[in-house]
Amino acid sequence: MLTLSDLEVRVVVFTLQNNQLQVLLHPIKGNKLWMLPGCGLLESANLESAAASCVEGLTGLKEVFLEQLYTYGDAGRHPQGRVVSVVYFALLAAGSLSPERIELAQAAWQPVGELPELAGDHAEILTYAIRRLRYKIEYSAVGFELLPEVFTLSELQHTYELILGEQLDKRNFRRRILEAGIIEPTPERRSGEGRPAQLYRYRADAVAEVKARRLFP
Amino acid sequence: MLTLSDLEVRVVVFTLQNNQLQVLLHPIKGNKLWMLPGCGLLESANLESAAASCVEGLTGLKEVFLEQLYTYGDAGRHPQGRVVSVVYFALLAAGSLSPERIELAQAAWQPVGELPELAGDHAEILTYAIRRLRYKIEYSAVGFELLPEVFTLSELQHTYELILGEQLDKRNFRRRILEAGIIEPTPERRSGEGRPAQLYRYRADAVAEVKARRLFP
DNA sequence: CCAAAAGTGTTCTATGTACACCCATGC
DNA sequence: GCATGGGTGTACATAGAACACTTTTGG
Repeated sequence: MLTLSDLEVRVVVFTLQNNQLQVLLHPIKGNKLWMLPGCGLLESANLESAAASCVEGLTGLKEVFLEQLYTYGDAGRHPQGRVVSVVYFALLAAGSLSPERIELAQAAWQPVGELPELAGDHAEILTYAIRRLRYKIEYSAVGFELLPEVFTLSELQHTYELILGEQLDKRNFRRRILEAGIIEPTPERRSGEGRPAQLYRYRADAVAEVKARRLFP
Repeated sequence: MLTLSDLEVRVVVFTLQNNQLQVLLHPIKGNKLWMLPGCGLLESANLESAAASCVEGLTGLKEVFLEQLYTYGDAGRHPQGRVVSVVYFALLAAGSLSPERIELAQAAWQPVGELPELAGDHAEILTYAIRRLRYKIEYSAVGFELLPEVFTLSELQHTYELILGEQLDKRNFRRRILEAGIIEPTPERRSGEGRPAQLYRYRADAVAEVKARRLFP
């Protein structure tokens, strides 16, 4: 009933930087291809903690948002025989990164709009991860995982616009997110160019649910 | 980077029978527990075809609807050490089953409303599979996979009601599914008690998409 | 005082929901 | 002719989309 296979965990790590959605990739020496970072399972008690320590090794961050994406196991997807990859995607809060740490891990951020060529089926995996992120941001509050703890409504709106790839109406956006009751104002404001903005934070007790629009009633 | 683990495929096979959603389970000899049927990966080129041949071995059916559900790999979920289970769920068309074949495979249909006790984390897996099916039927046309090739609108509505566990309005249901243009009438009608019903079939070229209702605009 | 970003309501349209009766057939 | 399931339309409520100007600050 059981068989032995090579099993690994790979991670698709997203963050927002320079007004772009970026993903963390490893260059492969010699052939100009890039790949998704991965880890084995040796010491980890389970798949998710393997993915978490993989992300921690790259970024130094614990407690990032992690979700299983898909398991890829087609024969022929790897030159050294069958490799089964359990792929997770991770979201890092903007500003939580130390650039040195990333360089140390020999990885680099690449904007998803202009990706380099990827090895094996990693382009397919990444495309699927982006689709899942877009989809998920529409019906859940996962967008907050890409923001720092406090943020302005404009920053939140820009996050949504970046991921969805479309412009949103400011008044409708504000009205609906405030009515949803999932964020609350903090006592502070942020000054910069123009009028200072109210800072908000995600409510710990928020239940962000949206009734699905059904195909049939 | 790689490690060896025990890897298997398990399947959650659903069908409609006796006006209930039913799932295919294996009894475990000696302890009254049941489990999800599973297979190894020895000859299969990839994970999905392993799941497909697993379902075929149980039911004799090829070409069933199959979708990867999740990969479970926590240490401690199996007495013989780590087992990583890639779980698929399958939907069988009502009426496509031969009962003898199921008995031959030493499995049995169990209604999801009154499940027996399950081994290991299989109850958790099954609960998740049911949730995913409910969720998926709301925004995709997956409901047709549980019906024979031709069906009446009432049968379709009953399928939805069974899976969603709620009553739907007949007129609204019919209007919306016909407007969606994903089914077409066949030349036949079905006689039985009462007025004969128009038979429909799923359109091969149907694109059943529903714009998601967003959490934010 | 000007540039820059923050903040704020209303109207119109589309979608969803609730609801009750006649129709065609088999027995 | 009656029991059984099939088939049909309308009115009301809710949600979504489009839209432009005023406010507050820093330089």
